[in-house]
Amino acid sequence: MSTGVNLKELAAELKLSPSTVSRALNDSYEISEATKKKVISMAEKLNYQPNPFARSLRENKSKTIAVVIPERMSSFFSKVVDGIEEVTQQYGYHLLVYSTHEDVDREKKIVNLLMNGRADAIIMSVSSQTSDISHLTRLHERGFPLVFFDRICSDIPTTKFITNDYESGFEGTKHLIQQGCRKIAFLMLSKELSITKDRYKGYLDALKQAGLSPEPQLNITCCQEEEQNIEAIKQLLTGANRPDGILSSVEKLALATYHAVKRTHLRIPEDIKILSFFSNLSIASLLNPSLTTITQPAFNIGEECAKLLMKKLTKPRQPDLPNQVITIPSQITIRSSTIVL
Amino acid sequence: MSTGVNLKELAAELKLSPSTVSRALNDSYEISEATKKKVISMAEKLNYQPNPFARSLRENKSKTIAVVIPERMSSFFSKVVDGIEEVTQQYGYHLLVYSTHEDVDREKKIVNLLMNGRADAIIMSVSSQTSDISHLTRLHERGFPLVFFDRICSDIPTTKFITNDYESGFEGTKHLIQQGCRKIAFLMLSKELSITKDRYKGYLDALKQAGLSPEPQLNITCCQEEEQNIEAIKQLLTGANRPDGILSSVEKLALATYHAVKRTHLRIPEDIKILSFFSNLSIASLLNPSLTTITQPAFNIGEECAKLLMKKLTKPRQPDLPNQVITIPSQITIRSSTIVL
DNA sequence: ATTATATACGGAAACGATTGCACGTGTTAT
DNA sequence: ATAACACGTGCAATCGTTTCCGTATATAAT
Repeated sequence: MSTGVNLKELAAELKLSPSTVSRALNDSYEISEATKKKVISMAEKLNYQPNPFARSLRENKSKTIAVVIPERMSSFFSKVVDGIEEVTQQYGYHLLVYSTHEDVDREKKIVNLLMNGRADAIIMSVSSQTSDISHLTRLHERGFPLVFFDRICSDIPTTKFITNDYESGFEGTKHLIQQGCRKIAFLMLSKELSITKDRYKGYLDALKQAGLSPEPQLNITCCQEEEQNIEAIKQLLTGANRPDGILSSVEKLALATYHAVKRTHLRIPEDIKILSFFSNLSIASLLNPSLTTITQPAFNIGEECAKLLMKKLTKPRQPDLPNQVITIPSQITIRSSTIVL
Repeated sequence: MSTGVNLKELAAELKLSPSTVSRALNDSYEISEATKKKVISMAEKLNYQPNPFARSLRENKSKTIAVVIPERMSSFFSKVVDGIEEVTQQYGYHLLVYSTHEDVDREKKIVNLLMNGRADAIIMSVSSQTSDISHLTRLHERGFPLVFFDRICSDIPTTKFITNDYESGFEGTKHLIQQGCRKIAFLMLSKELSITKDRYKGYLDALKQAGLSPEPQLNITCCQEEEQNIEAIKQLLTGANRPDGILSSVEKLALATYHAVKRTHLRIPEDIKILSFFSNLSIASLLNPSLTTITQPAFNIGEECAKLLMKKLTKPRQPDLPNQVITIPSQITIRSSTIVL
């Protein structure tokens, strides 16, 4: 209803066959310059727009990438998607964006829907609830181009983009220790998550190096309900075994921590020092006190994912996506939440 | 390459014709229950997935909605998209999401790309730079289903969803006046924006009602560069004609204001009171001091846009989208940035 | 003059699903 | 026994492109 002329009508107008017109528009060598010019100008005049579905059907590709993220309201994921779009747009690709809301079942539904070829590839970061990855292995085994970022599946042999999670966890913890912390809590979304594991390992090794022993009660696994998280952290802060430092492995838990601290009489950083993986720099410096952050190169990660895929999808006869983990380092920015003046 | 069996192969496996299988899967009355059962179970067994492009080509619809927003890193727009997805997903629709980055040229490119029928409808909020709307009128005149939200185009006769911008601007300003403000600045992204106009009108009327006269120097039009905005606001705050209250018409300018205030020796709310349209409640209450906000029903706006479109697209013979503005009220939450204890 | 070759174009099949129409059964009514 | 009628199924066209072939003309080579 909304589309204008099609190829056949355009051809009729030009008194040429559809095949000639198609070739002319696709700049085929078989067509003379004169006809090409005529065809192109008439196409512009009639505002001819090729039907994307006819083309997709014929070419068996959609010029569409699916992006699957755990949540939209996150500066990290927003920036990653911006980075992806920046690249894909230049190649004329479109972006289907899905949020799993940290729910495996939704993730499975989305992935299964995408099996039908609606998208040429998937860029994703798994939900915190994802432990069964059969839906993803199936996808990959069918040869579907799949790239992970941030929250990856190690078991699936494809390319993954992450930040230096281990080192960042290590350095962040070390920084807290250097500032005098002896009891450091670790906040996470789920033990299953790749980022949790790596960041936690860095945290453990930093403790070890400083001769500190990890205490299981200081690890908190959070959920999707902000209020519950705040209360859990508050319990931790008001309990007998109160930590003097907190390493939050994701952005939203840093905010929950600030909320929790507000409900106590504790002071940051005097009584409790806070450091978090965090992507929203503007907010980090506005928090009171400003938050020491480990900033992931979100936009850049998105760009790299997209560049890799564009190379694979637009060049003929590309090899499969190699099974490797590409690391783009984060940056630690020390602010007031960890420094006592 | 990635798709499994197609209809013909499925039919061959069942020793039936493709048409029968198609009808069976679409639950046609012409097919016996027995065959339907057989077909469905075989389809499941072979994991048959209909090719979406073949279907789109034939049916001339894509089961896809395009969402065009000015930026991704905004809690307001993130929540709206979440609301849209919540509804469209139930109908099996997919979401193409585009960000214009507040750039009209990108907006035009995106809209023109969408003219070819890749999406069945567009839900959009225009960029702050959009004054020439020819790309949108053309789209609408072709009968393309188009719905606006938040930043709308009044001149295009279709359905628009907004919040009570005028009243919110009025009430917000009134609140500032009640708290003793006499010189209230108004921060905006662009004078062209529908939300700016309405909120500003509310602001003006509230001033008038209080017998205050508007001062042009207190209106600041901001840009895309956060640093520039911060400096501009700082100039305002340190100038001779310093305001004692600020009404920010968008979220990001409230953050810029907090940054600007940090660069002065002014205190909030004693020296300057701040109130803003703002969607991220968690952040609003963490700011120091906590921010008095006008909260738009973002998720709800998204849901309503989607519901309307789903009705139009999934029911046969629906009328055009009526030319009306539907208002969903915001809520004002008073916090510390406007209250001197 | 005849054959080879390049050039420029048209015809038609193909992609995979949906659907109007036709057709062959079996049942019932006359 | 034959006509009428469901009922279930198959054939073929269709959606709009792209592309494999085929072919007509013109030019060059033999």
